[in-house]
Amino acid sequence: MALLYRNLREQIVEQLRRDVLSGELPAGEPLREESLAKRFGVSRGPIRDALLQLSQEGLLVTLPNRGSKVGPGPSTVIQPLVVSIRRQIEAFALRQIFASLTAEDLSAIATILEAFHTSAIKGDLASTVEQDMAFHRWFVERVGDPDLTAMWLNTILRMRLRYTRHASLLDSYDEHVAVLEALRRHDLEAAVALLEANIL
Amino acid sequence: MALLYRNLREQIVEQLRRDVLSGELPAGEPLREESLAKRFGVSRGPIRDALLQLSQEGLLVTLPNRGSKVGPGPSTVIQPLVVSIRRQIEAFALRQIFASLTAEDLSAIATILEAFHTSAIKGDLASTVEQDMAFHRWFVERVGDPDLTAMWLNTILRMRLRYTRHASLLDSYDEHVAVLEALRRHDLEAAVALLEANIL
DNA sequence: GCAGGGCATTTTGTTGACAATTGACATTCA
DNA sequence: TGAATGTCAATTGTCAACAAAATGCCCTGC
Repeated sequence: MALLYRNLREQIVEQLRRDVLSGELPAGEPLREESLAKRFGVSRGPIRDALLQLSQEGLLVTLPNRGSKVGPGPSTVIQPLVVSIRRQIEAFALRQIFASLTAEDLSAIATILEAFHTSAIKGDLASTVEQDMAFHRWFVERVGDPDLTAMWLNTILRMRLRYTRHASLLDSYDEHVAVLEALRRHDLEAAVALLEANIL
Repeated sequence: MALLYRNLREQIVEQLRRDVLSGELPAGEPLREESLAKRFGVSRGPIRDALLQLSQEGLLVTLPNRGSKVGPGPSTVIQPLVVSIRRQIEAFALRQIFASLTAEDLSAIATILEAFHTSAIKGDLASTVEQDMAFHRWFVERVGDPDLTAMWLNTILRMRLRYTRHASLLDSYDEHVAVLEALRRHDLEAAVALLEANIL
C-alpha cells in the first residue's frame, strides 16, 4: 500500500477505523504490529502510532507489552450517558451554525444524503455507517472549532453506531432526510428535535 | 532522567501534562522532539508517542511536519458546553457509586483532601491543581469503567482548570470539603449539587 | 532596494536493528 | 504428582540512522 495523501499514521488510522466500525474486525480481534506492518507495506513505526491513537479513541484496548485488540464497545451502564453527551454536542453545534447556514451548506448536506441513499439501497452496511457519520460530522465540523470536533469524535467512536434498531437501512436514511427538510423550513427547534431523536 | 515506573511514553506524558496544566509550559510554547529527548534522556521514539497522545488529549496542537506546541485552551464559544459535559459525567459517576460507598472510600477521599489542604496552604499552584484533579478523578475511577474515565479525562484536559475565580486556593479547598461532608451525611442530592457547583 | 530562486539548516517522518518483557512449555526436585 | 523454576519463542519497547519536508537565508538579477 502506502498511498494517496497525508502521513502514514493518518491513512492507517482511517483504514483501521473503517474496519472496526464496519465490524470487519470483530471485538476481541488481536492486532499485531508486525502483521499490520506487512499488510500496509510500511514499518512498525507508523503502525504503532496508529494503534496508540485508536486506543485513545476507544476503539482498541492496549495492554503494556501485550499488544492491542479490538475493544468491546461501551458498557451498558454508561451507554445512556454517552448518548446524552452526543446529543448535547450535536444540538449545540446545530444551534451554533443555524443562523449562518447558506444554500450551499444545504446542498452539501443533500450530497451526503444522496450517498447515504445509494449505500442504503445497496444494503452496504459499511458504507452506510460511513455516510451516517459523515452527515453528523458535517454539522460539528461546520462550527469550525477543532476542540469541538475532537470531543465529538471521541464520543461517537466510543458508542459505535448501532443499526439493529432499524428494520431497514432506509429507515435510518429517512430520519436524516427529515433533519434536512426541517432546516429547509428554517425550523431550528424541529431540526434539533429530529437530530436528537436520531441519536440513540 | 528515565524514571520510576511504567513505560517511557506514560512517564513522559504525565510529566508534560503537569508542565502544561501548571502553566510552566505556556500556551504557544513549541515542543521539539530532539530537545525533549535530551531533557528526558531517551530517544525520539517515546517522545513522539507522548506528543501524539497529548495532542489527542487536546493539550497540544500538532501540524504535520511542523511540530507540536502547547495549545491555547478551549475557545470561549464551546466553554459552556465543556463545563456542562463535565458536570454530567461527574454527577453520573457520583450517582453510580453512591450506594456502594464504604467508610474506606470516604477516608480515601479525605486523604486526597489533606494533600489538597497542604498544597493550598503552601500556595503551591501546580500541586493544588494536581490534587484538585485527583479529587474529581477519584469519583470517576471508582465507577470502574475505563471508557468513562477516558471520556472524563478527555473533557477535563480540554477545559483546563481555572483558578482565577478563587481569591485563595483555600476557597477551592473548602468547596471540595463540602462535597465530602455531604457524603458523610448520606445526602446524595446535596453532594451532586455541591460537586456541580465546583465545576465551572 | 527588492523580488525570486535555490541552497543549507532544522525538524519531523520513516525505517530496520536491537533490547526487554511476557506467556507457554519443558524440566527438575521434593 | 505437582509445585517451582529455567528456557524459549513471540511480541512489544526503544534506539540510532537515514529520508523527506519546511523554513529561513543568501545570492543573484533587475
